[in-house]
Amino acid sequence: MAKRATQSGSIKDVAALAGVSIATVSRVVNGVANKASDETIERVRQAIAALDYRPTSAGRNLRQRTSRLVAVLAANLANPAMTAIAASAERALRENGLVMVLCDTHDEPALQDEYMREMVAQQARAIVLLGAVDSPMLRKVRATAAPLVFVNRRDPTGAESAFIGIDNRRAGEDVAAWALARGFRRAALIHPTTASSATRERVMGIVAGFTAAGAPLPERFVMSPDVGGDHLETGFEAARQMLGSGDVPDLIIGTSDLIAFGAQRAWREWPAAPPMPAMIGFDDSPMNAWLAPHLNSVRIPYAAYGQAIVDALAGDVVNPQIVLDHEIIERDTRIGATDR
Amino acid sequence: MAKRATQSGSIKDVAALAGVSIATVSRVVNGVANKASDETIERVRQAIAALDYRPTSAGRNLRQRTSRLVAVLAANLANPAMTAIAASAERALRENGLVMVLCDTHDEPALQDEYMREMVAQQARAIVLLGAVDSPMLRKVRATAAPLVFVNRRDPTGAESAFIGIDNRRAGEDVAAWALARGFRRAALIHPTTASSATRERVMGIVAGFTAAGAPLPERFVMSPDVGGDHLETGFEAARQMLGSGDVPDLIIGTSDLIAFGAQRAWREWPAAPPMPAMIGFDDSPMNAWLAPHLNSVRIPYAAYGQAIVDALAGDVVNPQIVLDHEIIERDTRIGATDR
DNA sequence: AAAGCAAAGGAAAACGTTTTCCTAATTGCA
DNA sequence: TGCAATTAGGAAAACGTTTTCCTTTGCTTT
Repeated sequence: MAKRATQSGSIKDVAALAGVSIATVSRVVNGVANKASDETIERVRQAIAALDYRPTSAGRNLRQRTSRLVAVLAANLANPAMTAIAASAERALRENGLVMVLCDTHDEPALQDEYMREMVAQQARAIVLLGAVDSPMLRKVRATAAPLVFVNRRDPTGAESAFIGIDNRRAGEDVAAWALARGFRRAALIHPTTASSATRERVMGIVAGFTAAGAPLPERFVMSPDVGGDHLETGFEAARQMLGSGDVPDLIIGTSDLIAFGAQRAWREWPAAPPMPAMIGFDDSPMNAWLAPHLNSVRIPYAAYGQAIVDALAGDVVNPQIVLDHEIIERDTRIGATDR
Repeated sequence: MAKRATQSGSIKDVAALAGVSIATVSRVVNGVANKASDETIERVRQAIAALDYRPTSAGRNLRQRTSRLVAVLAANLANPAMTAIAASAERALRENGLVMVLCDTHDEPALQDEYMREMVAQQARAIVLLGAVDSPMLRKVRATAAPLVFVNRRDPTGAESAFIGIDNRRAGEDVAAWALARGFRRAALIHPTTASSATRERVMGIVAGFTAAGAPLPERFVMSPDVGGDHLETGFEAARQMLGSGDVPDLIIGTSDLIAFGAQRAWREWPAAPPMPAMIGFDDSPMNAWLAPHLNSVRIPYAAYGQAIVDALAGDVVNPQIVLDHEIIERDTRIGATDR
């Protein structure tokens, strides 16, 4: 790897140019009050501008024992909803002087651990887990190192930890109520066996919702992760089971939009398939408005996540629980709409 | 922000536990040969394992004047093709002991500059521009700081720089040849006014391809960025123009898949629209197989980008030009297929 | 047996900051 | 006038590494 000098001027050069000590420069940079006259501040400012100086983070990190990096470990960046949240996080962090490092754990504990180690070594200010999975480092880091924030999925170790997300249980109930209100009678539910709290709570809510209304429970199609690596495959395989059984529902409820995408493909590719049921998913992927015009979905407020993450980090509450609002986006409730 | 100790043991603790100097520990960690007996190495290893020690990067960065961070500045993370490339980059970099920092510049020069400054301050090992836009810092950094690698779009300053991407000109010619071979007679071309080299070369190739075959040129719909912020909007608006004119083509060529998605939506929402033309885009977004089954596209080899980036950084060629293979993915050439 | 050389490993400098002590000058107040 | 408090600013320590010297020891070669 060709090495090159990485930055020209250091604080020493600025100090020399301004005719002050490096301590004074540092204080001006960091806005320490009552430590420099207006005149001195101005001279230092000029020197900084002249040299285009910016404090090198290594020195700063070393001294302060923490960096400005905030790690965001996402379970699956191929999911547009995840990247939308990441984009929101990145913006909010940047506005607060922090830098986001985005990593894709592919839902694998080993990879998640590798990143966590690396980020601890980087003295990350915090680690945001956007879909955490249980792993050894998780427990260790929570005990000793950077603050953790769990987004969407709760801390899988079961401990009380900072959490940001919608009320998945309520969202599930809302979906059940919506399905009944719209007159669906034979719903089917597809979900992965993931131990994720989000999936679990959504399923619980849905079941509770149907039960409370005295309605028959939706038939359930549960796919273990090894059947289909991701949610797309999960939905695909589950829908093929439905089609194979010859008994199709009037509504497919997926615990994520990706599941619905998979189901849609299964239907499309099935020879002489019956009309496709209506569908409802979770997340309201940003692509839906463009590519999945028939998919109803529970919208999560992407744009609000960034601020929530910053709040969780900045606030002095110990394990903040931030609940964001969800909303059912109704697009098309007709059976067969997807096939048009 | 609640501060916590970020890491427990330092190299000093390891040295003490192993009964050696910190210099020796450092050498063992970095695998310096002939500086420690096997026995000593083993003792140090044990101490490292016992304390779960990992060198803090701040110290290392400070001394070496460079970090293990590689910045990837992406123009638009909402584009699934971009995130697919980012995922590939991240994996390849990690396998080479580097850490990816992913940022979204939203194609804005000011934002790109802000990130470049930050990454220079972080002493990033390299900066990968996944869709660069011209900006002041670009020139400055190229002159003095971290190595730059341009992906997909060439260096917008016009300078000779490291580049990774497909042969866009050739890809454009291939699309023209494909369109003619499939019997399309009245193609339309939608593209943004971006000064991006990728768009420019694709358009040039397409035009050259039609010209060389003595075929009439496709009608062009050029949208300036302020009409539609992103490619989705660009495609949407252009298609509405077509529909409004009452004169529709038999094939829509978009310089990206997102443009095609936008066009598709315009058609869907237009009252009593004529049958939708066949479409071909660029990138072959990973979502296409699931959600855009009719969209033909020029596939770029996402998975190959990561290794190419590592090669570009590790190699000793000065400004490597790495050309990756593209391929036309034909899905459905029928007019009206999208409307079904 | 002397000279040379490689292996093993320690002491200490250096990297660029921030921050803790200092000191000196100035101001405020009785 | 005298004393305390505040302001302004410098010197130097500390952060955790890597790496340059340097020394010692043991072995090989004449």
